[in-house]
Amino acid sequence: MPELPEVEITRRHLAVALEGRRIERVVIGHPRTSRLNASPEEVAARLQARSVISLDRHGKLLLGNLDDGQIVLAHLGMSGRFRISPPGSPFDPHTHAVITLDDGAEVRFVDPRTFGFVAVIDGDEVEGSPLSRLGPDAWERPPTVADLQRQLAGRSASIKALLLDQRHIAGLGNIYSDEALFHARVRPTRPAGRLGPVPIGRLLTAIREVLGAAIESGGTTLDDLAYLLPDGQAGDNLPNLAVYGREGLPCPACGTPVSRVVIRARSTHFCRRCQR
DNA sequence: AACGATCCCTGTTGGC
DNA sequence: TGCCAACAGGGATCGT
Repeated sequence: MPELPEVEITRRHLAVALEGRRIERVVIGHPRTSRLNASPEEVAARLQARSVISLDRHGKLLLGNLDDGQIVLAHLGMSGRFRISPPGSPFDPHTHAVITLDDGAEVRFVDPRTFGFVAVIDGDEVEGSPLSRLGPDAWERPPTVADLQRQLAGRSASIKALLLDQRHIAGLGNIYSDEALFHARVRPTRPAGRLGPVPIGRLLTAIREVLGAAIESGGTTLDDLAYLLPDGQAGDNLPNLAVYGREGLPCPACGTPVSRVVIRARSTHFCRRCQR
């Protein structure tokens, strides 16, 4: 599942291919791939002949700044990936968008489960867009302990549920939420409002460490779901995972079998001994 | 308002 | 061996 580290790696690769280039042609081949009330044809038309000035990221959203002030929003969903391909090379199955650049390179969007999307907004339309619903970026602008404690005050929902809520911190998904909670030694089921400044501080530190290590190693490629870097390589972060996907396997810290519960319809992995 | 359930989607997996 | 239900999850939406 692409989360902040995978999107950041994707951004770095795509920035090299896209920044300063002119978009010659865009084809979006799946109706679900264009969003925000725009048809595939409308999105394609708005991108045509525009130049990409820079490529940013906020949480799991990729943000392409165009020369006319428009912003391209791209979300990988749970199975989306971008691939930079030479023209004429065979298409991967589930290729739903192709962006042809003025140097001939093709940026292709592959997304079997179609939870991802590509959309365009005007620079002054940020209000009301998915971008406006995101809290501070978990990597670039993490909240302070005081900020986060204020956000969580009085909340009865579990800390895991609120970590997944992009309005508080943007960028964590199921994998890195579980990993951060493990390293912070906080049980994911704990009501968020009952966490004091000390565990919240440990959580913020753990988020930095977990995201940093994942970015450093090129992101997490699970065996089944093929998140791949835009050059087709796999990420190397899987061995760094302590609890995610490891139900019944020994906790790397104490050897206790890793537990699994379901929170907000998401698998949640933790060590019942290390995380109290 | 806060919170949990449900839905979207399809490749993979496990049970019978 | 073959079939099919269950499972995976980011985020929108809906009911309580």
